[in-house]
Amino acid sequence: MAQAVHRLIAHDGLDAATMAAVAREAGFSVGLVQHYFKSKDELLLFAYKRITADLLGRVARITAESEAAGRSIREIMLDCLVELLPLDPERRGEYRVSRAFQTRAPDDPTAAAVAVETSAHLRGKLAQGIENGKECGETEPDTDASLAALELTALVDGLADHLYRAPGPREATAAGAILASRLQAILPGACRHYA
Amino acid sequence: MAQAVHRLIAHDGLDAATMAAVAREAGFSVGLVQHYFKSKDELLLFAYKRITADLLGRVARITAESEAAGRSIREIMLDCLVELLPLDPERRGEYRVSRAFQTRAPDDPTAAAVAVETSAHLRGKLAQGIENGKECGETEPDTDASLAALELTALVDGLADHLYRAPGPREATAAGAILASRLQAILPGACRHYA
DNA sequence: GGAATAACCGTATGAACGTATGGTTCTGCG
DNA sequence: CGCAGAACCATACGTTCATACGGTTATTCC
Repeated sequence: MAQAVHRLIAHDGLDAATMAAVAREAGFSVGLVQHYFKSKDELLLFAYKRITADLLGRVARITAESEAAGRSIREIMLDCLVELLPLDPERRGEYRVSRAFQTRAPDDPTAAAVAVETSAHLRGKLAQGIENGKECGETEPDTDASLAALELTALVDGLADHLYRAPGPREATAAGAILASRLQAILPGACRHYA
Repeated sequence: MAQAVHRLIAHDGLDAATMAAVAREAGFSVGLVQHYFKSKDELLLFAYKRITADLLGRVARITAESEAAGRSIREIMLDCLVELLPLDPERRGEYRVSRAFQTRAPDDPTAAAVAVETSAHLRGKLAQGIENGKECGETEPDTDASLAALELTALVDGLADHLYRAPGPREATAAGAILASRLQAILPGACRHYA
C-alpha cells in the first residue's frame, strides 16, 4: 500500500493519493486500506516514513560499500550526495514525493518531525565525516564541521531542486562538478581514513 | 484578491485557497471572484505571477539602491541573496506560497514556466554580476560565471529550505555566514564596479 | 433618459472525497 | 466441529468544493 501511495504521488502529486486511488493502485478495496490505517493521514505518514527510511538506508549502504572499497572520505561523501539528486526517473519520483510531504509539513507536525529528523541525520553524518577528516589530515584543522555540513546539505537540496525543474545531462554534470568542487575545498586531503 | 490568496496559502497552505475562502478573505462574494477569473487555476496563476514579480522587483530595487550607495558587487549580491531567505514572518509566508506553487508545478505547465523563468532570471543576474566582476578584478578571471551562479542560487534555495524548517537566530547567522563566505571566495576583490 | 455593459450577489448542482457501517470470507485454535 | 478474530468488501452518508446560473445594482456612454 505504501508503494501504491508512492507511485501515485510520484506520478500525479499528493492530491492524487486518495483512499480510492490507493486502493485501486494496490489492487485492494477501500475497506481493506481502512482496516490497516485508521485514517488517511496515518496512511500517508506511514508511506512518508518508509520513504525516508529507504533513503537513509541507501545512503548507509553506499557508505558501507565505499568504506569497504577503501575510498577516501571525500569520495564517499560525493557518492552519498549524488545519490540524493533526482538524476533518474526513480529518484525523480522519490524527490517529488518527499517535496510533496515537505510542503504539507507546516500543517502536519508529525510529518514535519520526520523531515527535520532525516535532514538532521544526514547533516550529522556529513559533519561527523568532516570532523573525522581532521584526524588524518584530510580536513583543514580550523574547518567548522557543522557549518560545512550545513552548506553541503543546503547545496545538494538546492541542486536537487534545480535538477528537478530542469533535467538534462548538462545540468547533471554541472551539479556534480559543483558538489565535487566544494567537497574538494572542504576535504582537500587524500587520506584513506577507513582503509 | 491576489493578496487574499497569498494570505490564505501563507497561513494554511494551498488547499486553504478555495474560492469561498478567497472571497471571504477578500471581502467579496464568490460570484465576483468568478467575474474576474474564469477558473480557480487562473486566479491562482495570477496570484503566483504577482508574487514572483514582487520578489524580482524587490531584488531589482535592492540592487539599484546598493549601486547608488556605491557598494561592491559582492555586497550587492549578498543583500539580494539574503532577501530571498525566509528570515521574518512576511518572507516566511512568501516562501511558503512559492513552495506550494512549485509543488504544484509538475502538473501545471504554466506554473512551472513561471518558476523556471524567475529562477533563470535570478541566476542570469548573478552570472552577469560575476562576469562584470572580471572586468575590474573583483572576480578571478578563470571563474565559470554561470556555474558559480548556479551554485549560489542552489545554495540560497537550500538554505531557505533549512531556515524555513528550523527558524532561529543561530540558523540565520549560520546561513548568512555561509553565503558571505562563498561570495567572498567567488568575488575576492573589493572593486566598486558601479561607483 | 435609457440602454448597454460592468460590477456584484446568492444559490443550485454535480462531482469527489474521507469515513462509518454492515456484512462476507478466510484462518487458526481449543 | 465451532467460533473468534482477522482479512476483506461494497455501499451509504455527510461534507466540501468548483462551477453554472439567474438576478440585482451601479456605471458609462449616446
